This record gives sequence, structure tokens and C-alpha cells, in this order.
Amino acid sequence: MERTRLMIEEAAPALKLLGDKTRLTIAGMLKNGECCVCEFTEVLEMSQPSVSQHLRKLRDAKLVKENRRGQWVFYSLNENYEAYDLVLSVIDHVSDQSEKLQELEKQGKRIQCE
Amino acid sequence: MERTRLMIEEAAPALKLLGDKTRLTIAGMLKNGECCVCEFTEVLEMSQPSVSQHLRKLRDAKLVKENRRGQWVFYSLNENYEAYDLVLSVIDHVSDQSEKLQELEKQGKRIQCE
DNA sequence: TTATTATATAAGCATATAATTATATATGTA
DNA sequence: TACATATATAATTATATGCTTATATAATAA
Repeated sequence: MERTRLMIEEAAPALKLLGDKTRLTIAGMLKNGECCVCEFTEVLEMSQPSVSQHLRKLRDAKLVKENRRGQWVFYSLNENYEAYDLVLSVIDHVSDQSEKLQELEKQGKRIQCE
Repeated sequence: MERTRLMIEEAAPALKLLGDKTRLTIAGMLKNGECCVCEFTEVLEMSQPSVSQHLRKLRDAKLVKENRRGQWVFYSLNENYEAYDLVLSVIDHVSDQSEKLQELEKQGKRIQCE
């Protein structure tokens, strides 16, 4: 697999963003596609403002992109992020976070964002 | 390639450690084998206590191990670190740091630790 | 319009982090 | 022994971080 080597200056900020349990979980949840903010708050079991502030950091760094649909905002990994390959690789070393979403769904706790 | 998936709780601290330019450079320098503290200070161009404190963090987390030989202390990646595979993968996405050592050597600036 | 829901932002606070300076420890040598 | 070199630790300080509470904005519905 060909890969682009990153400068330390590019890689370190990406790793710093992922070096937080909340943000790493968010990134893991996005592995299989976009998620709505309410899903993050549900899975992470933390306050909405706190989640929103983590999302802002990821968004400011361009690690994720947002997509508003009606009153909901969906986030997804930004495949144009300079360290996108690194992010994918990191996520791949972490246990699957989509299970948590599926679990919510199974319990009927998944909020409808459609 | 088989790999062990890490819990978020294991991966995040490792990424946090690597999410700092100084420590990421140190880890990158260790990709091809052990390095002496004086080599880190030389390459990083920062104070000895500062380097030493970064090394302590890496050591406390067991990401690296130390090996004293005479008055010199050599550090290397700890292949038994729980997130060792992740560390290797991350380092592999970063530009080669051993070039900096080679450059030092070429300039005759490499300190002799033998 | 007003009310409701989803999300974002701001302000405040407690803790964590990284650097500096000074000092301590360990090893080697005269 | 005394001194030099390599490294570690401690204390201090400035800045960054993450959370909470309160409030603002945006979209939708009544």
C-alpha cells in the first residue's frame, strides 16, 4: 500500500486530536460513515456542549467535515485531510466503535435523525 | 497482517504521547534502533532537562525502555508495550527521522557514546 | 408569531502540560 | 579523593485543555 509520509508538524496535531478518549471514539464511530451529533452524545454519555466542543476541534483541524440536513448536523471523516491515511490507520487499530451504535439501535435507544 | 485491536482506553494515551512534536520525533528516531539521550538533545535542539522529561513520560508509559551503558543511557522502543503495533504504524506514516541523525554524523557533529 | 428541538458558542474554573532554571545523582577519570 | 560528564529530578511559571452552566443560533412545527 503506497502511503504519503507526513512531516512531524502535520502528524503530531492529528495524533494529539486522536489522543483523547472522546475524540478517538468519535473518529472510530465515523469509520463506517457519517454520524449525527445526537448519536455522539448518546454513545459518549456526555453533555451536548462538551461533545460539540470536541467536534469543533476536529472540524477546525479539518479532520472531519459537517453536513447539515434539516435540524440535524452530520459529521464524517474528511478524506481530504492531510493526515487522512494516518487517521484511517489509527482507527483500524482500535476496537470497532460502530458496535456501540448498533447496541443503541438494538435497545431502541437510537434517536431518529431522518 | 493480523493485528490486535486496542481498547479506546489503551490507544488514546499512546496517541496522546505521540501527539507532541518532540515525542513523535523521538519515537521516529527509535524506528531503526536505540538512541542515546545526547543524540535526542542534539537533533531536537532543545534543553537536556526538557528532553529528559519527555523521555520520562514515554518511559513511565512503557512506550520506550532504557538501557544504561556506562555514563550513557540508551532508549529504544518497547516491543512489549500494549500499543506497540499502533506506535509502529504511526511511525511508519511519518517522514524518516533517522535522516536527521545521519545528517549530524555527516557533519561530524554526532556525539560519540561508545 | 411563539414554542420546540438540535446544535453551537461563551465564560468560568480546575487541572494538565511543557518549558526554564537550579540541583541532584550516577558514572568515569585523574 | 576531587572533578568532569551524562542524565534525572524538582520547583516554578505560563499556557493549554476539558468540563460545566448559561445563552445564542438555526430549523421546524403549531
